[in-house]
Amino acid sequence: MLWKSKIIPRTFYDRSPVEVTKELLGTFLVRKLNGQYLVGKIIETEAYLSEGDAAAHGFKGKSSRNKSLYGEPGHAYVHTLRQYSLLDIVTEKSSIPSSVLIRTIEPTESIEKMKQLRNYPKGKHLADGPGKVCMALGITKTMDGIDMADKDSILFVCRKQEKVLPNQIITSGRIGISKAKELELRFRLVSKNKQK
DNA sequence: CACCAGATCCTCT
DNA sequence: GAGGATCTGGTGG
Repeated sequence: MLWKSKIIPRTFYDRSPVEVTKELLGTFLVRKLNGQYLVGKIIETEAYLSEGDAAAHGFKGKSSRNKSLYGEPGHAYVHTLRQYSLLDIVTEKSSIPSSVLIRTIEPTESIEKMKQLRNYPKGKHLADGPGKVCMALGITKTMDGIDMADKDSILFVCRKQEKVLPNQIITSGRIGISKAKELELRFRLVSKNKQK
């Protein structure tokens, strides 16, 4: 697969977080690790807004932890929760702290490598959580701030292979937060034959 | 400097 | 579905 030729450009991310969050469903997250491509289809995402969203990391302003959230769209915002890393992609223009959290991917390439990186004996639940996504792809906090819209990046997103229809997307409140639970900013892709 | 909350994960019932 | 493991930045004394 020629992943590099299908990379999603910065203009895609330079829009409202909700648009980007929905449209990322069905695209492919690609991690280049030691010359090997680890790939998974993005099937669950959450939006975090720059305004009126108490759960967003930019809600209380800039700090050393969230500084990359204020960078250019298409850059990675990798932060940690307890012992785990979580991956966001920055949206909107520079200095506006909004992003998309990648919650779940469906592994499609280099699955054995992902199992190894996960260090979890059972093969299931490989990348169905934001911390698991980062473990499966070897994403660490040292990658915070890298440009995911650059063709030479070790982490980027590629265009979808099939069109996603509106009725394939389930919307709900976000997971694992205590504030702003009422906002419907979680989006999940369901397969065509399992539409709800 | 101590405390504590937090966008989680895993192993049980 | 609940509880414990476990880490770091932000906040306040």
